[in-house]
Amino acid sequence: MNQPIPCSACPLRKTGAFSANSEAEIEFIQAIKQRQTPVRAGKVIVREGGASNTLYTLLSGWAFRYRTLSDGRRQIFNFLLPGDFVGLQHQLGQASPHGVEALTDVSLCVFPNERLWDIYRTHPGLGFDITWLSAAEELIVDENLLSVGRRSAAERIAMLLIHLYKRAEHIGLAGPDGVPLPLNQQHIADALGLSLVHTNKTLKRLQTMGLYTLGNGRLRLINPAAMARLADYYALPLRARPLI
Amino acid sequence: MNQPIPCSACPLRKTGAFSANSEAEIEFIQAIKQRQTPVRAGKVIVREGGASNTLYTLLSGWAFRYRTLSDGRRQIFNFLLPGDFVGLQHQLGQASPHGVEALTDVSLCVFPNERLWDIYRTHPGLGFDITWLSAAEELIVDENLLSVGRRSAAERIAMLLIHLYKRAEHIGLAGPDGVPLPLNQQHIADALGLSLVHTNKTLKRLQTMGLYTLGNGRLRLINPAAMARLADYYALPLRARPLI
DNA sequence: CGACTAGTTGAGCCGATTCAACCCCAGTGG
DNA sequence: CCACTGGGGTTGAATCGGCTCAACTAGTCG
Repeated sequence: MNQPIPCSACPLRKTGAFSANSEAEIEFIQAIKQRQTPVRAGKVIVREGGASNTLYTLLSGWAFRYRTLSDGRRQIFNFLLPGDFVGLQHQLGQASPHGVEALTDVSLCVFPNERLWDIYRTHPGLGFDITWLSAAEELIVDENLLSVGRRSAAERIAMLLIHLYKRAEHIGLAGPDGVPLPLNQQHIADALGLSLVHTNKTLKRLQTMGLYTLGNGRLRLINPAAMARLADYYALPLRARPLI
Repeated sequence: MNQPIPCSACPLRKTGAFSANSEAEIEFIQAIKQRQTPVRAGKVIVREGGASNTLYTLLSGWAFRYRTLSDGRRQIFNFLLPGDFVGLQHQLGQASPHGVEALTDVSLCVFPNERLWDIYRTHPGLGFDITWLSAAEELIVDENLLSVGRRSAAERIAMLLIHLYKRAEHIGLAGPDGVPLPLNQQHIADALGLSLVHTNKTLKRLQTMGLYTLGNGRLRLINPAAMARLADYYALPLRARPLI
């Protein structure tokens, strides 16, 4: 996925998970797309507190957004899957308020932020789409905040796994043996506000209860109904989302 | 604040906290403003899970966004101050994923959501502003998630109080005896993912340590430097924000 | 004057944390 | 070819921050 892909042939659009755009819009996206960059798993995409003058769409792979306190405690805000858009927050100040790191090898479409305004001016429909994406991402963060603030460790884990499963499934990543899940236990702990040890024990316990299997980077839900009950999960219908 | 106020004479614009708009833009906002509604303290503005086909700008007063689990546990996502814009998430589905409740008596500017698209189409600058507001709100939620996930009770409280102080101050609410703070301890507990009892004890402890005073609905920071150190607070520069 | 809301305080408990080992396995380099 | 290393995962023990339960006070409203 390192060869530049023309937007008109974007593999994401073929999944059916994304809403259609006019040819003119796709051409315009192509025109402002500065380049396409690969990033290795584990590498930083946006440095926490650093200057960033670019917007990204995740073309392939997984990443996450996070912030660390000065003594090293880290909180992961959300995980980014193909089609997700990053970088709006960088516009609000000179320094990026969070870091972004690649979870797997990743490929990014890069847009210079000077063009952001052009998008609104010349293609208001795309501007509308960007707002939509921003609101959708906030919804995910809200959901995480609810988990971390009010759910028990077991409930949080059930919630996170269901949620990531649904998202991965939506963009066509589900196979007969579940979906890929490139997180290690430290990532899960940092996303859920738990310690590594407790995450491990809870993860294990739920697994032996027969709720899911998790291994070799794959997640498979064995008893999704029980998980949903545990997490008090109520599905937001996943509609076709915009893609920039 | 119950008499309809023309947007051109909006009292918020006079505070200097908001970025300027062209006359045409303000006229347009006026044109799509359906009405202005007062809501009493404690009343629900948007019902959790209910249908909502309106967008709001908070003209005066305080409110908060929240969600409750089916057994009653509640998480407050963030607090809304004058100038804040609510309702984008309602656009993503038929049901509102969160509730909004008035903390004080409140006055709201109401915009029908069918007009949202018109904003982008006819005034891309305003569309851009809405995205800005959405991104700014997500930043606040991120910050709360960091607190709830990784800060201790005392650190969370310090963080919340500094943050609300700054926001209130920015829109001109600060007086010689601090800023108004219309939250009770239950609100603070629900925003921080703590129990009421523990919130009370921690709040008390920090107060006797001389960090702040909190009473009669007013917050005054006595030792902001110590609070900032405790919370590992790093100020996002508050720039002029858009106002719809 | 009761009834209700908001805040306060103590006691005991429990979920989650910290500390500390230990295992497994994939590199990697001598 | 094997010893060494380091990342991820697993497990037990002890501790503690925050929770629940419960009672009590101070105001406020009808």
